Amino acid sequence: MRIATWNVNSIKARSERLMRWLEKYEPDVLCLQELKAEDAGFPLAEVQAAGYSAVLYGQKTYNGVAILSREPVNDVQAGLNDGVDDPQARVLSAEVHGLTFLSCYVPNGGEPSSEKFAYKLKWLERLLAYLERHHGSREKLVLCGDLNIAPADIDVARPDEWRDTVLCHPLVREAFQALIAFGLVDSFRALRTDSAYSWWDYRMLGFPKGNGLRIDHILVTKDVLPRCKQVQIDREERKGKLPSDHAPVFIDLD
DNA sequence: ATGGTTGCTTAGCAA
Repeated sequence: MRIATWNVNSIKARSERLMRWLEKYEPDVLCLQELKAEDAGFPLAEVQAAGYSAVLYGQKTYNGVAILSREPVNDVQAGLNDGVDDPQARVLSAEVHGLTFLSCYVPNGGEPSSEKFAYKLKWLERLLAYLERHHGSREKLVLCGDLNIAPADIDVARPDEWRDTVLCHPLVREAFQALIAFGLVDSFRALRTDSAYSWWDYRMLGFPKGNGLRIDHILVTKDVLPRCKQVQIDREERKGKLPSDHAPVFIDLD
């Protein structure tokens, strides 16, 4: 069973690449982030023609997440549902194959001194509270997405350049460790000791210069980890004409 | 410190 996550940075701009990627990698479940479109703008017919069902939590211009699956999904839940008045479409949950999948787009955070950074930290606290409420068993959970956190310096090609920015800030790394302490495992780091990156800034030509960070993750509960046979980041997808600034990450489960 | 690039929306913001 192949599970993937990909921040497409606009589903409309990336639909052709999405269809090619589905055909080539044949994931069973694919979590998408940054659709930047309402549900009506999602290429649902094409995705269905390729053999996938899709559940959507879209938003105009910003954010927006989805879960694509070869099998129909159950128990769909959009948002954190914690009573906070938050219009940003950043998390979607669905059950399939006995596992719950979360597609998460964690706030970027802007600058560490900004309101956006405060929102990022609060959002991560709310995510943790959501996990406690809905997944207290700490089982059968696969949390996918653009978490906008590089967990450690090994996940950053040029750590000195990114030190204390919102992707590497000690407070967001602490929040990442709180997810680990909850009972989630970073599948990439559990299976690999090397550095590989999932995002390169369009600005400053981050990709050609190799200035990458690993900020897209597939976190699994401990019961799922033994089934995990490999973790890959499809760096090739970042190449060529008009790529997303993020590469897809995927795991293969027995 | 600054600049550089995309995408959405239409000059400015977000990443």
